[in-house]
Amino acid sequence: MIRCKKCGEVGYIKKSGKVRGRQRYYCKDCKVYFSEEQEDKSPVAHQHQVTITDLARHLNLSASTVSRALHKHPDINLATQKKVLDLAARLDYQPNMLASSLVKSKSFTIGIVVPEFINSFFPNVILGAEEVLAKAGYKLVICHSNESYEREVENVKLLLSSRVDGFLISLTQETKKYDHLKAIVAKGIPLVLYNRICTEVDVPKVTVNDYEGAFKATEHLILNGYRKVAHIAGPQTLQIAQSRITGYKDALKKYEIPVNEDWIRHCDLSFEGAKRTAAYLFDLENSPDAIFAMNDTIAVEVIQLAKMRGISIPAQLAVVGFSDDIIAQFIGLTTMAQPVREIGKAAARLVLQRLKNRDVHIESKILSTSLVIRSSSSHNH
Amino acid sequence: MIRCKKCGEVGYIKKSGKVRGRQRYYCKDCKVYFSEEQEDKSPVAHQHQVTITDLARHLNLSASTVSRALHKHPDINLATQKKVLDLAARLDYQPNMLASSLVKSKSFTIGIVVPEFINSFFPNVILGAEEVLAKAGYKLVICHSNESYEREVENVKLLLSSRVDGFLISLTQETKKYDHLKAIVAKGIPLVLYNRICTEVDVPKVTVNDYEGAFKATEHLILNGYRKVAHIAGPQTLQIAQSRITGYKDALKKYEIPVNEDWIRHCDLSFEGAKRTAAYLFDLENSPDAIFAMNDTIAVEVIQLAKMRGISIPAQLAVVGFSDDIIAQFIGLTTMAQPVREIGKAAARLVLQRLKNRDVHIESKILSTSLVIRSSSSHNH
DNA sequence: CTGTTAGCGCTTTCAA
DNA sequence: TTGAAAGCGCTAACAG
Repeated sequence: MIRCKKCGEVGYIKKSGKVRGRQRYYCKDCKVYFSEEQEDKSPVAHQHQVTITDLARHLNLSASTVSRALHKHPDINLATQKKVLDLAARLDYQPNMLASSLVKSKSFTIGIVVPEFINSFFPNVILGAEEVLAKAGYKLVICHSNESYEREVENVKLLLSSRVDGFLISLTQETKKYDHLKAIVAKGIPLVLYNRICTEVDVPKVTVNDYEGAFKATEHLILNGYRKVAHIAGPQTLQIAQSRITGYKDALKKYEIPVNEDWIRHCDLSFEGAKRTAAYLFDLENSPDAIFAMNDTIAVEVIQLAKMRGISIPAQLAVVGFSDDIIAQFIGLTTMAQPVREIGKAAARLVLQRLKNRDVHIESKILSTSLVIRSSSSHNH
Repeated sequence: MIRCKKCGEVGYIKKSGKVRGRQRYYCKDCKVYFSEEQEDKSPVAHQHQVTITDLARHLNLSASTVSRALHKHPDINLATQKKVLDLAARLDYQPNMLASSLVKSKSFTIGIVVPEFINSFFPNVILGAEEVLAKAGYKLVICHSNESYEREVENVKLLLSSRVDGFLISLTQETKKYDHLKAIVAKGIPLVLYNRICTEVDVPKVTVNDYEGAFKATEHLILNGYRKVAHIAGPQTLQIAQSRITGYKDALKKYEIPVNEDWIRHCDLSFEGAKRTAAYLFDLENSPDAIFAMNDTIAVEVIQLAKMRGISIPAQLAVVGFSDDIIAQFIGLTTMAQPVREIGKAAARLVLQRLKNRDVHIESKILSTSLVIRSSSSHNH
């Protein structure tokens, strides 16, 4: 015999009152539904996690009051607030973000898409972004596309479904279509591209000065006496690969060294691709005496292969990479360092700005690089 | 003059009918609320993302029918289904996971906590876990604690709030209290510990055979003629550090080499810590001729410092690491390889199992290691 | 086969 | 200072 909490009347069983298998009762007088569980006041979270209504029931308060207490709303009796907070702590109440995000249409979550996890680059970008976002009360949801266009699109869909408040994206080497990005923009959700950007969508971007970096890296080799400088470039789809090629070419031009197209090799960002490309250059009749590689992973593979073939570095071959990955210092690789963590921070700051003010145009950010000289290109190191 | 969609009666303005600032109207006859927007049938997503009710309105269907169509429920007219699917595609409808997870009390999300991102270890664990989870229709939410106990606790709270269906956790080197883990278990949420585990909570665990790995690594050094084998251990809090110490000691005992406690140095998992500890061992009056390091990062630092000091490897000093991090092959580091990706996969499989059947006891998984011999410990490599 | 209804857990007016 | 009511977007039981 279940009785109404309010008036004590015996509950009326409504046929349509069954919800999710559980019979609920209805009070004709109070016009309110209630269930058996409502009688149970033992403060033990059982199957489901503790909810705001559980707290309310135990304290004979309304859900709204509990909500206000939890948020330390000014219009609340401090004694009530304390009661609620104490019980919440005792029962290890964790607010249901799904529910609150749903009503507020805001998840306080930013989605980041990274194309790979092999180098230390993206983990560090994540670290930087997280630092800035956490301070602003945002969480970061990490997705990685594994260099696959399809997965990138899936990731975007997933994050869209999770109703993230903003996007931080670095494209895969395969990405040639940008409809998924345009869809984000069309929905009015802040998007920032970083590192692997594209020009097809008009959003704020974070990059380093790739052109200048490549220029200086190449120049460094030339100034160290190397004249036959080759370049292992990244996939043609990548904007940054293009910029670095131009930087490389312009450096050669500055010193009036003719560009040998045979010495510019595109290569995907896998270990095997790098090894293959290095082998190609080594096997050339007229082989280069220096290689500027698109990134450190490739540069390291070059050095590995050179060692295996007994080519001495830097005497017979100089190598320069790009990024200053952790591995570079162990190998003694000269490289163009990027402020990796700063890239993440800058990207995070830009989405945050966008989130604050959706209308104002936001400038892209170009960070600068700096050459770190090590033994792979210089006898003095 | 707003009219009821159903009966055409003029809408009745109820004072309490204002929701979120927007005036809604009420039809006394049909007992239904409606708002001005309901008149607007232009199929253009504006501020908010397209919802199931948007689709329903445009097609003059009910939300449930649309829901059924989207899920390809069998009880649906195929023509209707097609209409819905087409419109959904046209408007780039993305289901609101917040809402569906809320009603289903299930998010199809697993939370993973990693302590660091410096080595390639955790990224690879993530890759493995994701692979298995994706196949089962689950997403992975990545959190990292940055080796901070506080952040670990925060991460758990966050994931709890996000209502993840399960947890994959690897502890920080600081973690000595386990209440946050016990809370997860108390709530009945599946939890699997991996790599950095603890014995204080009774949940399935995924590890490698650390004892045996350490034993064999040490044995390898002994068999190669090194008698003064030191060990740089991890933080004392870590279970795996303890197991590896025991393995190391037992190997020495097997060959009747006395254990020199001065040669067992604990060290935190930072670059600086590693360097300091290496320096300590080198500076010892009676310094070791071989070092078995807790992980590859430490081993690499040892080699770096040895090179700087002109100590030749492996002639004067042999080094063995643990993990077979990417860096090991570049440096030529002998190391005890762990099936890293497999650890992630195994952990994922265990949560999934737990999710399927909450009551059955699930066995922990111990994967095996294998020695990869390179030049840091052997002249033939 | 489709619509109605109730509710997931939370926030937010408005009324008391 | 508190409570009642409505609704965020979606699903599911039930009725037609």
